[in-house]
Amino acid sequence: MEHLEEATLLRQQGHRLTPQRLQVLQVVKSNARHLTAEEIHAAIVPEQPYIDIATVYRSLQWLQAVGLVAPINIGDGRLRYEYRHRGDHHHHLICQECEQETEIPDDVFAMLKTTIEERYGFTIQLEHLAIPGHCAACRVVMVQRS
Amino acid sequence: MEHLEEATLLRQQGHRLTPQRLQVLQVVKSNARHLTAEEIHAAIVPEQPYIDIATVYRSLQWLQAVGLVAPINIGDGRLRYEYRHRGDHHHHLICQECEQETEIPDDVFAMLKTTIEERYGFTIQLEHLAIPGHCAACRVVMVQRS
DNA sequence: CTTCGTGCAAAAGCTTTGCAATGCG
DNA sequence: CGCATTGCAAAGCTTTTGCACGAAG
Repeated sequence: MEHLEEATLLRQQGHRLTPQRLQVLQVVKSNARHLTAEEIHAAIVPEQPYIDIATVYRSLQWLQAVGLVAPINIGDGRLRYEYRHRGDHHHHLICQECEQETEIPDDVFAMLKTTIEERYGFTIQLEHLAIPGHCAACRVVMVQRS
Repeated sequence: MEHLEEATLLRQQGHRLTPQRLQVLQVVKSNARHLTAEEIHAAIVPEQPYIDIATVYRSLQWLQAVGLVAPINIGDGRLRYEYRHRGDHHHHLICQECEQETEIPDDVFAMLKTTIEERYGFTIQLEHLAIPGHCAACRVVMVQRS
């Protein structure tokens, strides 16, 4: 088990650390892609063969509670999880062709927020947005196909 | 069973119409809120006590295939369905306090689309977006509470 | 009359929960 | 040593599927 930087802080805050929780955090944190609970479980099994998927789910809930991971829903029926840098709000462009995810900062939505605030008196609260579409590379491929 | 305007057209196109399918369409169409399959089923039972939830799901899939309804995912674990006016693309602001849904036209995102296209070479394909936040009325209540 | 849709029941997929045993602090 | 967390098994919830019957065109 690598020593994660947040370990000491969490322990100071009175949280109970277990190899399982640390391993889940480690996997979510070190993975570029957003993984499902099952994928996270699969990634841990080689190192900790007896870890149960239920423990992965419980660890993920705990990690959400302490603010270290956030769930994201790309609409395919299962939740995925991402590491949440300290208070960092960002969003993702998800290519429907190659599934690649591009991270975009929250301030891209500044103008949209203002517009909707003005026109509808509605305050947008974007925790995380997964925006579907097509990346440049796949668009080329699609044009060639047609 | 009321005669829905799309009935004749569908029949002309060779589709097989059943009371169940028409009833599902009718409920989705006449409801302002976006309903889950279970809610749709519950709404039909008084009129057709023997309709099964499986039939509701199958009818909804068929209605999606013929382009009359679209699923929307607000991330609470079950899908909701909305009536799709002819080729009409729109989105919703969903108040997290009172759950009220406000419809907004697609062109509110025109600027955002351009920005993301330019900055990331990514073409947004927004079928339907459910944007969380707080409506004006609930914001007042929230301020009063604090 | 043929084909497709329905009802019913069972299964599938993701996530949660109860409980006794284990291990963290 | 006490209590939270784990593993295991079972249940929950939404959605899907197999199959024989029944209805649509």
